Amino acid sequence: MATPTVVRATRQRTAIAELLGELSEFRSAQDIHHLLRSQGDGIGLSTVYRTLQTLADAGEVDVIQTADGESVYRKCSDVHHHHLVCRDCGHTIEVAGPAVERWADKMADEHGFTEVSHTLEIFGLCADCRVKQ
Amino acid sequence: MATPTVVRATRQRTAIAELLGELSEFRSAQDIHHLLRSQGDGIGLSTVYRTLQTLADAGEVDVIQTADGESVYRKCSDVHHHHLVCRDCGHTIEVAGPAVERWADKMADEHGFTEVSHTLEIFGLCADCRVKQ
DNA sequence: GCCGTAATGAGGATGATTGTCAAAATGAAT
DNA sequence: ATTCATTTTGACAATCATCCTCATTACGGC
Ligand SMILES: [Zn+2]
Ligand SMILES: [Zn+2]
Ligand SMILES: [Zn+2]
Ligand SMILES: [Zn+2]
Repeated sequence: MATPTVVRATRQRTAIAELLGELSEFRSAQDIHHLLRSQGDGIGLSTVYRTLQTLADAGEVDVIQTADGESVYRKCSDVHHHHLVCRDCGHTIEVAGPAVERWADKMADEHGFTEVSHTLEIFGLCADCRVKQ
Repeated sequence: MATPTVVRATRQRTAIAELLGELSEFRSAQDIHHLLRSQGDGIGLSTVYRTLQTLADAGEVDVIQTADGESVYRKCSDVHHHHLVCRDCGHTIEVAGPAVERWADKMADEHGFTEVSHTLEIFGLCADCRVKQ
């Protein structure tokens, strides 16, 4: 269980990375597992969880939690940003606001907090989903 | 299973409400269950979950999710606000920023999103916990 | 006190996530 | 191409928070 000293490329990791590259919505580990299986890629659920976790730890993918506590993953841009997520279809738009970042840091600083991080997501109904009611 | 037409006061609900009134940190349902039991109040876990959920739905308590997806509850002030939470001890400070609210609404509006809500929490290490390392 | 209803709680079910570990795959060196 | 130390996989079991069931108990208006 010692930490591996080298990282290997595997068919499964490649498949997950490629799929994430094509998706624009946040998807759960189980979603990704199903998607890969349905397109013929044999892969185990454990592997999907493990790989997503590793990618998240490395900052390669973003993770947020849905209202019911499920973790969902997405390959995003590298710059710090937040998300505007459709509650219905999951359509996601990256948003950024320097003022918000400064405000969060200021609040933390004013109260003597250090090693600060923050979570900020905006949920709503996208224009398309609104039309479909 | 029909929705009750009246709401009744019970010993259990009172105990939960009182405990929440004394706490300043976010606590999980299980925490609250243990706390009540340890102070002699007999209460079932289901009841704690049910009551917290009801309080949350009614907007009487705030709910946020910890990094590992656990729901934690806190009796907060009535005005819209966010939280500065110590990752270590849970110490929580309410923070508010009109500019942030406006920014979130503007982002949503610009992209045609409606029925918008947002989550925003700041996590860090409070001054006390920093000293204790 | 009586009684229709609401609430409780012990115990079981659910479902996402994680752990286990033998078997398979990788890749660097022969 | 073959070897081989090491990493990775995946079927399956284990965890754990949370929800569900439903017989029993508690409320509160009369
Ligand atoms: Zn949508
Ligand atoms: Zn930010
Ligand atoms: Zn602290
Ligand atoms: Zn807000």
